[in-house]
Amino acid sequence: MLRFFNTLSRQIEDFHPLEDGKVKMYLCGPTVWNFAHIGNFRTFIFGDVLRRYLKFRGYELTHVFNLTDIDDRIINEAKARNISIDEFTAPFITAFWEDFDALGMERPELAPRATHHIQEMIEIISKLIENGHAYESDGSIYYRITAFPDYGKLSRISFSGNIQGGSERIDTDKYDKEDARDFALWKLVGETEEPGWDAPFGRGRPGWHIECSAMSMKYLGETFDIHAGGQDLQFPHHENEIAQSEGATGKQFARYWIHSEFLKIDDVTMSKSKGNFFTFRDLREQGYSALAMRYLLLSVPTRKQLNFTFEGLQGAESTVERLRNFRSLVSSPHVGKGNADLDSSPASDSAAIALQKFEAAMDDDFNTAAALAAIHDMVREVNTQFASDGLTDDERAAVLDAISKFDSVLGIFGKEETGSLDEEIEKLVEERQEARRNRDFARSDEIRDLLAEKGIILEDTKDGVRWKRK
RNA sequence: GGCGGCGUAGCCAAGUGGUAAGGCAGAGGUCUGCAAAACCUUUAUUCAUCGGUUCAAUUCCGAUCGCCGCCUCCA
Repeated sequence: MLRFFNTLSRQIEDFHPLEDGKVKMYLCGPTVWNFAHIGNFRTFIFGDVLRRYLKFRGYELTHVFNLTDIDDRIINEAKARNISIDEFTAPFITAFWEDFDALGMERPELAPRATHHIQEMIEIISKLIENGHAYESDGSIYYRITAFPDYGKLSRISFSGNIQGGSERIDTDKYDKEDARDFALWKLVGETEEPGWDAPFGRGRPGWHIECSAMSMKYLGETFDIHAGGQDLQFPHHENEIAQSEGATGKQFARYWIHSEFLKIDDVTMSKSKGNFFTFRDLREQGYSALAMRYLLLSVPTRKQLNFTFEGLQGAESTVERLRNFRSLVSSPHVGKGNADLDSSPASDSAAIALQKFEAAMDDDFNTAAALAAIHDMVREVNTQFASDGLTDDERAAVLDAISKFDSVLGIFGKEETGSLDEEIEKLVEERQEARRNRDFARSDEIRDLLAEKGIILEDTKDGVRWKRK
């Protein structure tokens, strides 16, 4: 039984989708005003594992992942460069998907952009105006929080106390709102000002929160199963989504909410506003692999803060290498034949137990740390058996099958090494073997170094030479 | 000020009312021509501190200290 923490109830709940066997989920995506940093990717990689695990569990999935391609930062940056917002965001959108793919994330079923759904936003705002949940002031449209008594049910925010900091900001707002907490749905812009869209209530541009209400309900329906995102979006973004959506439809919006915790750098929160961030690109330039980043980001369950350090990333690199070595070892048919005479097949048992533990861990609020431990247990046990008895073909198949199941969810083993060496290299390997037979180790080591420069790592084993790509 | 989270070995980290998973790093060893890979042994009498409840607490309760976050654009 899949169970996980629902922010709405603050409890771990059994997961029952609205419709048997089908899950509809929404994950808040990036604002494409810059390169996404690894803190952003922590949430997105969790989202990726979430979708993959739901599929692993046999659910038919509709996963919507939006791109926010209009907001104040984007408008300001575009203005500063004197280009349109589309021109400004296009390269960041391209870069985002490059990073997304490079990090081994599966593309969601739908990845809508805010600017392509202005009409849907206008419709929701119109409904809210009609039913009294929104009002016009100075040409802009605001959400009327007093008309939605449930406001605050997600974030459990209380407005009774003195709101520090925020109160100043809200009170000095240049707009005239009925209540300091009310937020903009539609911001008035001038007749020729860009960006701007015509609406029954005047030319303007959407507020920050309305896009997610519009895109989620368009593709998933008024009520859907899971809404996920970074914990910083819990308030006000997600709270406002609920207010807008439920205010408009009168029905429950998302049923389960999942929030990913922040990533810290040396114990300080990583964020663009603090300037202490690394992008995926930064780290790759420093030679770290996408797999190691994935591993590192998955090594701490999503609801707990993760402290990023280079020591940790380096460790993840070693771990991922070990996993790859393991799969490559088990994949090599010519290495070790195992003992088919044994009554038991311990490697197959290890694989079966690991799968059980893996699933139990993932079912338990997506405990990726425990899931990884299950895999490591299997790796060690099978390696041990391999060193003593080798593996039978059945055992190899069982272990490879387990690996492929783990990896269909976690994506930390990377692509399988396929293909063969080209002839020239094959010859060198042969020549080196010959040299070794003649105990000409100088020549043998020379060839090994040469191949290493070409990215081919050789390992001598009892059963012959093995190679892998660096 | 209001609300929330965290504090487990050098580092990352799981976990439970019954006596500490896993990974990385380190040390020693096996194997090897040497490497590499892999394996074995080893590294927390102890889970921030102090009290309390209990036959028993790292796990529950309270207090203290420290760190982080939200309340304001941010995954």
